Amino acid sequence: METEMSFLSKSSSSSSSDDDIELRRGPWTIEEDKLLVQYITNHGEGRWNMLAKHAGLKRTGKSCRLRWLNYLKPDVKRGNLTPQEQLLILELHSKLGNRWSKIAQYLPGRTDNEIKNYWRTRVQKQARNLKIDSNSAAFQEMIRSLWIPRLLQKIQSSSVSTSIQSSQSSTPPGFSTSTSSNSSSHSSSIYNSPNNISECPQIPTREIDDSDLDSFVKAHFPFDNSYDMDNFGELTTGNFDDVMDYDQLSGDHIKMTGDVIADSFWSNMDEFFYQKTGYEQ
DNA sequence: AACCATATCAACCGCGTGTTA
DNA sequence: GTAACACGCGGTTGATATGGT
Repeated sequence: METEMSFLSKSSSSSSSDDDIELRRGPWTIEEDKLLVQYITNHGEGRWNMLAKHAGLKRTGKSCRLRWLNYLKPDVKRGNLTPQEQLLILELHSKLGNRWSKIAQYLPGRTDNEIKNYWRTRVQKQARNLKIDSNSAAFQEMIRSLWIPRLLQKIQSSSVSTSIQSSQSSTPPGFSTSTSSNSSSHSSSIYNSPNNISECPQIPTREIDDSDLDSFVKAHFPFDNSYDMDNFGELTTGNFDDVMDYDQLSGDHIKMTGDVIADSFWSNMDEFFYQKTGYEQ
């Protein structure tokens, strides 16, 4: 184990030159963040090794890139994943596997690192507890038949509870009871029978490509493109602990997801698993 | 209050691929 | 064609936070 935790030597042995500086590692300081943000604001991103040097940062280019992309970049969302986002991750992972950066493309503002962490800490944990391989068909089926309907229920109930009685107003696009087909009001949405597996959103199975995924996401998760993205950035700046939601019609910011929904979802999930499987968590 | 176990997530590492000279 | 460099991805690690005893 290295005694010097926060530095590493950049070049092996050659004596003092610009290239022979000690590079910092570990958590970033506020000063380093400022330097990086300032430099990128003025000069743009890319050429990370050079950028690191010119910005006066004793960091590798890789480290700078990671810090920027995962934390400092203005459009990075913070806070817990919303049920909608969780749902999308589950669906996309079932089709794409561990292609985190690919999955992240469909969750604007979320990073591959964050999604990967979510999967490992939340989803794989459940698989471990159930002693099921998280890549197994059984676990996939568990997700599809139990978790996804459960998430859909959460989404629905949260939209109901936050929309106040204004009929169709704040139900996120895609989760509404088809505003276009006016009066007939009733449930043309595939989300209205969350316990019916066959009505869960399904990505086309074999040999999917980008356009398949695009149309899937647009059809079933339009909030990502319009509902969420347009409003989320500003909502999350300043308060990293709360995830806000946004009522598109009223323009109200609704504090509703974040810890409350995430926590209750997972505790309900544990309870739910126990009921279904008898496994104690 | 102190200790231990577990969860979380930022950051690092190795490697494959793309680009440039 | 190829060597050197840059970039990006996925897996892993480790520091810190949180919860339980």
